[in-house]
Amino acid sequence: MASLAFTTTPSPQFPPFKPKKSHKFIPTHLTKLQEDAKSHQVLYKSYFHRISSLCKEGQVQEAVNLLAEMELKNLKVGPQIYGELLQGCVYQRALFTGRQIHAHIVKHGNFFTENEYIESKLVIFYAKCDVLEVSNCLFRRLLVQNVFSWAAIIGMHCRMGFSEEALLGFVEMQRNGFLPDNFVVPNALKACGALGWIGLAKGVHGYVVKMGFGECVFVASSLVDMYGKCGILEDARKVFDGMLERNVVAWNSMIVSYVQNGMSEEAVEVFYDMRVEGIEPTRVTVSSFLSASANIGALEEGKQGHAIAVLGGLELDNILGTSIINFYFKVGLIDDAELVFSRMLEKDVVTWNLLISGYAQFGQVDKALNICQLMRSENLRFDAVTLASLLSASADIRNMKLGKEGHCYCIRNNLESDVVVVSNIVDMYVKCDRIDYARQVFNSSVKRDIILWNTMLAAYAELGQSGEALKLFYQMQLEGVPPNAISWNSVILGFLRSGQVNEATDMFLQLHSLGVQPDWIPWTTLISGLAQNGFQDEAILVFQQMQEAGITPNTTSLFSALSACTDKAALHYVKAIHGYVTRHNIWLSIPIATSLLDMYAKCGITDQENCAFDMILSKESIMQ
DNA sequence: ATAGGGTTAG
Repeated sequence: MASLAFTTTPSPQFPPFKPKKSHKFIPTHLTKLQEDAKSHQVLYKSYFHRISSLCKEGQVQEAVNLLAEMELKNLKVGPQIYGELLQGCVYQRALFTGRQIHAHIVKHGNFFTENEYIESKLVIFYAKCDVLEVSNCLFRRLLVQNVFSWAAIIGMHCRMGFSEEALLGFVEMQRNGFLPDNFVVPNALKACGALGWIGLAKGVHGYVVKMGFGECVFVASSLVDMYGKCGILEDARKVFDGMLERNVVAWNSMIVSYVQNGMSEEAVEVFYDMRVEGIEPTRVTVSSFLSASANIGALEEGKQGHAIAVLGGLELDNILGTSIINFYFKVGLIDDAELVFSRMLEKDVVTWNLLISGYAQFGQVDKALNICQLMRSENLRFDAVTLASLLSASADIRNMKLGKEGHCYCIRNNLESDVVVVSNIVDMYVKCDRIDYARQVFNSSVKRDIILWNTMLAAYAELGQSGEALKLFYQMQLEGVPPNAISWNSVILGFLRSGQVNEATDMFLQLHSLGVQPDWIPWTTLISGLAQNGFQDEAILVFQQMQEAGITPNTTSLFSALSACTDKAALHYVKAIHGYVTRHNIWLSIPIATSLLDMYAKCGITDQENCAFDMILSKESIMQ
C-alpha cells in the first residue's frame, strides 16, 4: 500500500498543514542521519510552498520545472505536490503540462498510481480537458470512486454533447451508492434539457426539492434552462419566480428560454425587470435580448441593447457581434450592420454568412458576391449556409450561370448531401426555367425532407403540370414524408393552373375532411384559381366561406377576391371590400388599389374612384 | 487534508 511506502522512505514525510518552525526544536543529540532528514523536510516544505503558489498564480509550467530541481537535490516528490500541480493544470486546462506530470508520476512515483487521491485527480484533469478516452479509461480502473470523479466524468460527457452517457452515469453513480450533490445536478439537468427527456427531468426536480438544493442558484438556473429547453415555459417561470436569489445567469436563462420558444415580448419584459433590479447584463443577456428585439422588429429596444453593450464595455465577440448585425439587418438598417461588422476583430463563418444572406435578402446580390470574395481572401471556406444564400440569390436574380457555379462548388465540396442546399439548387433551376435540371438534381438527392419535396411540387404546380405534381404528392407519402398544408396547396394550385377546377375543389375538401384547418394560403389559392378559370361567383362564395371559417382576410386574399369581381354585377362586393380595407386600416397595396380603380372606372363611378386614388396617394406619401 | 457546477448567434 502507498502509506507503507511513505514510512520506509526517509525524506518525504509530508509536511504538516501548518508548518512549524521545526529547526528551532532540533535537539542537539540528533544523529547525523536524523539531521539530514530534518533539513530535507525543510527543503521539501519550501518547494511545496513555491510549487503551490506558482500553481495558484497559473504558472503551472514553471512549477513543473521545479520538479527537475528537486530531483537533483534528491528530494522525492509526494502526492500532495502532484495534487497541487494537477489542480493547477485543471484551472488552466493545460493539457500538455498535465500530461508531463502524469508521465512524471508514472516514472518517479510508481506507488502513486495506486494512490486514490492522485488517481481521481488524474481522472478529473483529463475529464476537464475533454480527453474522453483517457479519462474514461482511468475512471474505469479507479479503485475507489467518489462524487468528485463521477461529477467530472458526467460533466465531460455533458460538455461534449454525449447527453445519454451523462445521464447513464448519473443513474449509475446512484446505483453505486453515491448521492448526487448540487454540483452534479446541473449537469444532469442540462443533459435532460438537451434530450428533451422531461420525465427524468421531473424526477431530478423532485430530488432537488427533497435534498433542499432548490436554494442553490446553480441548480435553480439549470432548472429554468431545462424547462425552457423542454418547452415548458410555465414551469420555467415558476422556478424562476420562486428563486430567492437570482444572479445574472438565472436572468439569462429565463430570457433565453423565452426567446427560444418564440416568446420575444416576454423575453423583453424579463430583460427590463432585470434592469430594474440593477443586474449588470452580460454578453449572453444582450445577445438574447437582441434576438428577441430582432424577432419582433423592436427597433428602439434593439438599439438600446446595442447601446447597453457599448456602455457596459462588453467585448464584441463573434456571438454578440452577430446578434447585433442580425438585429440591424432584421430592422433594415444595413449601414449600421456594416459598421458593427467592420468593428469586429474576429469573424467566423457565421458572421460572414450573416452578412451575405443579409445583402442577398435585400436584393444587393453584387455586395453579397463581394463579401464572398473577401471571405475567400481571408482563407475561410464556404459552408452549406453560404451556398444556400448564394443559390437563393442566384435564383432571385434569375442568374443561372451564377447558380451553376454554386452547384458545381457544392459538388466539389460535398455539400449536395445537405438538404437545405439541395432545395436551393432545385429552386434555382426552377426559377431559371430549367425544371428538367431541377428534377435531375431532385432525383439524385439522397435525403429528402418536406421542404425539398415541396420545392419540387411547387415547381410543377406553378407550371400547371398537375399530373406530375400529383405523382410527387403520392410518392412523398410512400417514402414516409407526410404532406403539410403547403404540399396540399401546391396540388390544388397545379389543378387550378391546368383548368381542372373540380379536381382542385375536391382536393380542398379532402384537406378539410382530414381535420386539417387550412390557413389563408390554400383558401387564397382556391379563390384566385376559381376566378382565373372564370368561376367568379364561386370564388366570391369561397371568400365568404373563408371568413366564416374564422380566417381574417389579409392583403393577398383581398386581392384574390377582388380579382373575382370582373363585371358590374360584382360592384357591391367591390364596395364591401373597399369598405373593409378602409375600416381595418389595411395597407392599400398597389395591386389592390389598381383593382379598385379599374372596377370603379368600368362602372363609371368617379367619386369612389377619386376616393381610392386619394388613399393611394396618402399611403404612399406616408411610406416615403 | 483533498477536488467541482449552470446560460449564448445562423
